[in-house]
Amino acid sequence: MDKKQIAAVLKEMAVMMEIRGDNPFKVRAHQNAARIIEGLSVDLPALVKSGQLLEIKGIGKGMAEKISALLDQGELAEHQALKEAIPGGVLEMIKIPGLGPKKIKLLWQDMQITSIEDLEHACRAGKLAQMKGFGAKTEANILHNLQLLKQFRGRYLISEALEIAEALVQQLGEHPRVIRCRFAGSLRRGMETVKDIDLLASTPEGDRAAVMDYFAGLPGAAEVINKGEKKSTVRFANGLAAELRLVGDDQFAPALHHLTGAKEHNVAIRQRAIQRGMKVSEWGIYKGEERLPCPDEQTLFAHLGLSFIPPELRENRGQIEAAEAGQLPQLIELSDIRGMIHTHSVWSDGVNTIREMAEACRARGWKYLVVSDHSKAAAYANGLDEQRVGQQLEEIDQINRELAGFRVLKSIECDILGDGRLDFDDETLAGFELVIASIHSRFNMDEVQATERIITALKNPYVTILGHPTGRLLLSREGYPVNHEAVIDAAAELGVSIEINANPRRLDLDWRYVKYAADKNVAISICPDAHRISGLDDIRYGILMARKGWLTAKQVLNCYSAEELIRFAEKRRR
DNA sequence: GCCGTTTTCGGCCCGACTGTTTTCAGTCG
Repeated sequence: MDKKQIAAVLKEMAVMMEIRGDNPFKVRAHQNAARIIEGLSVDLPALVKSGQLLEIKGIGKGMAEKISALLDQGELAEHQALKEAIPGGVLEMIKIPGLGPKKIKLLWQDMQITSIEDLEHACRAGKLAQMKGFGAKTEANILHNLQLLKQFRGRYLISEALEIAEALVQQLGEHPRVIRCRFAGSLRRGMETVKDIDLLASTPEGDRAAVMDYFAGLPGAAEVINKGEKKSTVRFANGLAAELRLVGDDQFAPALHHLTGAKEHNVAIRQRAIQRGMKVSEWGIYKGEERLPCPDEQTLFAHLGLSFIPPELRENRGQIEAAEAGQLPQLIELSDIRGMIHTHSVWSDGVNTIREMAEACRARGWKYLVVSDHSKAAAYANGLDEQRVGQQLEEIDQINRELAGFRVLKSIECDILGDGRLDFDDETLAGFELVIASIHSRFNMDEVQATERIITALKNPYVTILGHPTGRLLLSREGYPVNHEAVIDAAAELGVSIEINANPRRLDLDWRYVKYAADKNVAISICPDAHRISGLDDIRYGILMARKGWLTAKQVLNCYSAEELIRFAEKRRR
């Protein structure tokens, strides 16, 4: 097992122990160990071999033994025993907001509810409301969240899908009979969640069967859903399905364009072709009977009098008109990014030290790191009070004296309190070079209240960036309702930046509002919200959302130097 | 289950909210 898998087992054990009613501190020890293992920047087998695992704070003798067993044998007797004791459906209920381990235990042991389906039936029959500790409102709330869960079922985060899709493209590309291979569909357009993976490969006609056999037999393919000569679908262990289509190499580009969509984009492209006496389909582009050469997508667009439209823009948002006028933006790329904003460290709920995070940034070619740990109201996340802030700022000064050619900037992710005030007074805020203001509590406001709360916070001149504007968690939690236009208009007027939180579970600001914000001259910050070194690489998902929002590097705050960033923050404070 | 020690046992993060209660348990971040 690798680090990720071991961490997943430990997390699952923690949930199962909670449901069973074990010592909550034992539960937390497992959660902590999972976080530590996940965040390790060194090789785990080497650590175990040298006995250094025990030197890590939070890993004791018992945990080290469990980790070794998982590493060597890939399983753990205690984990198996827990799995036998608790039905899978019971475990799944933890995903429903409002249902925690205690209530789940009651449902399971007093009502014999062992699946999501059982639970829905019981809710509809009004049986939950009659139970001790439950009531009509709880029942309605569970039913509502069940509907959301069902709606999300069968959808996957872009990060989950990309990881699999990229591996598949590489493996298929290694097959000697595959000429070209790409993934297409909503994944290629950079949608924040996807239903499945669409793969396209070109092969000589006689070699299709061999390639399909290879595809169906790839490691990780848990189930072959269907298998034909031109099209096969395979399901992976996490439930995600990948469909592979095979075409001749001369059809690769039109097929790639067709499969990338979106539907509205394809309709508009076909209409445009017809207006020009041509015909576009997944098989090619034709003028009358003549099949026009189309070696790549660039050529396809050129035949239609258009410049290349990047996949992320192929929705239904004016991209064709812009391409015709030669006014498509030069979209931001990862290489435009100069520094990381919004990161956490061991000072609050992060896994790595400031120095480790800084060195990881430097190794990735970035020039600065903005450390923004939680403020004191976020007690659950070990938020900093004024005294610890002072100590942290001293540590940053020390690191800055030692790191050549790199800069750590002083920041805080300051909680926006219920009434829109900030968690620190102005004097404390003035000690930071920039301030990110975010909501982490009281999510149940209505739209008017929540919007007012945010705008009140933005009026504080020390606020540089608004963090995750809706607090949504993709596929699990709706954010608090926000009047996006009103918040963006206020940010524009006040000179506050809005973040695109690049954590693949958030991707908040939603890309659908990014263009509106940029058009109002709101500077956008693309922020990994990294709680560990590996979280820094989430920046790529933020870049995808920025591209979907038509952003250029000039519109993104962390494409500027540290000095320019500080100047941006200072402008408001004067 | 981990940690630290006045060292083998006691403490471990906490404030707010919700819905259920009639003083509090469960959940969340």
